[in-house]
Amino acid sequence: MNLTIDHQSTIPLHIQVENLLRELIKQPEYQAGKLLPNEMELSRILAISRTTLRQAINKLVYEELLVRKKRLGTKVAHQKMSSKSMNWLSFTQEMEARGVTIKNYELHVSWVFPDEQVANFFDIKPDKKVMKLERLRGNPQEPFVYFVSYFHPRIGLTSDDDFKRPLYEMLEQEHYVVATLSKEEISARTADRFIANKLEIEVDSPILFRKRFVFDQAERPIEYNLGYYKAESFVYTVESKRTP
Amino acid sequence: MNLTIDHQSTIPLHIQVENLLRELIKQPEYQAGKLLPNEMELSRILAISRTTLRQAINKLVYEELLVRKKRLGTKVAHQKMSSKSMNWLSFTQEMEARGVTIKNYELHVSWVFPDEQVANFFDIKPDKKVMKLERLRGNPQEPFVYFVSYFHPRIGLTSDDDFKRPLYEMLEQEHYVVATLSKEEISARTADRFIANKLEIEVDSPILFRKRFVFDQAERPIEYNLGYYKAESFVYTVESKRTP
DNA sequence: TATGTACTTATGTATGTACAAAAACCAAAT
DNA sequence: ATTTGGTTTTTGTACATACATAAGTACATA
Repeated sequence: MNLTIDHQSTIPLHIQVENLLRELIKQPEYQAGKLLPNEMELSRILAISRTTLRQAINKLVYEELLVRKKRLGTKVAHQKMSSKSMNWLSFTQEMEARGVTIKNYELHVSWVFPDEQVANFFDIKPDKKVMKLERLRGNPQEPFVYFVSYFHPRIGLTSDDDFKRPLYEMLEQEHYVVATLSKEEISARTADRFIANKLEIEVDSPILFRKRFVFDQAERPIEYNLGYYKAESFVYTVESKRTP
Repeated sequence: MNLTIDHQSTIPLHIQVENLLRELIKQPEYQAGKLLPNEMELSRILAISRTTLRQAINKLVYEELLVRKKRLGTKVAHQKMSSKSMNWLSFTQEMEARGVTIKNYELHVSWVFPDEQVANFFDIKPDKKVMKLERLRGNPQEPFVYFVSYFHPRIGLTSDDDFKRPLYEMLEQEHYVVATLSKEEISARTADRFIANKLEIEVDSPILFRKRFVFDQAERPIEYNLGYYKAESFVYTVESKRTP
């Protein structure tokens, strides 16, 4: 990997440094809470000022990719695969940002008659077909989540749509639908035969089950989503603040 | 409101400025995308350097409370979403609100040496004892959650404290500790013998496991909480909104 | 009227410098 | 053996300064 920086580039230095650090901490030697070189040395190595270096580091600290510790140094935060509730990045983008490459194991589109819950959520008659999207996704080693999504017919999705793109980006750009509100319910379950088979785990293994209801600006229903997460490999994180 | 800053205070200037800005943009005159005074002027008014002011502004920009615009200035972002996942009600109050009466099956206070994770979270040495609070709670028919909480020694909790009261209310009124920020991690697990016994379920039944980290206004650690929820009786809900 | 150009004003980028504070470390004193 | 206190290392805070860049504004010009 190239540990230098182009001072002539039009890209701001601190951005270059930020990207460099992002790459750096993806390397195997920095995975396990290892310390970065200290700021003085690192700024010397990169031939930039400590101030500029700190500007880049600060951003990654804010994203919780790095953790500072006085006298000790700055170390790589322990990375978990997690989903931040308020983060409106797509699943893939979210994971890539954390250094996890997402692989699609299966991707299947079909039109089905909605069951009672789905029909009820979309407020449509059960004889009106809806689009069903099934996706088995994970890291390059193994699948760790099985998604089932249903979309409201109003949106006008077709099989020609590119479901390999970030979903909400595609909806926004191709169908002018902006996902604005989501309600989620998270619970624990055991895997039935179908899910166990998909996720390559034993029947009755624990899974994290997430129902997600997505709405647009006008609070009209867009998506009804079920997610089955392999328990060991997934943690759902929530951050909340109280204002006095 | 007081628009000045205490240069003699031990609180870092940029934190003071940050807090001041947070207050400022809550005022009615700054609600509707109004512009802040420009950086030069604001730094002059507050008698701080522009660098320090920018340090504070940057943080709020990162939190999407402020938006910078070249040549225009920095304006208040359109109202932020609030993730109301943790209700900031106490568990009991929360449940009572849903019409469930809470029964305490067990309540046990002890002083223990923290394990590595707890010591690390509180940032204390592992030979400093912390208070451990174990609670088995549920509805009148059956227990459905087992909580283990550790509290930072700084708070000064004793066995004499009344743990039957709503916890955060007690902390606030008796120990002047205000829980302001919480980070939670939710995952699925199976019950080991200990937990299965407590929750009166089979070993290896699925449980919802929640780690909760609670901080005060200054983001100092207060409580390290583990919750083991009987799967059938608990669903975690999250609502989040995006603003365009 | 439309268009280009210089000016102005705000944020953006980058550096150098200085001292403070926390914590690990180590040695001396008890 | 344990406490105490100083030393060192690393991040934390703060300032002054300089120039770059984007985007309005105003004015001259075709």
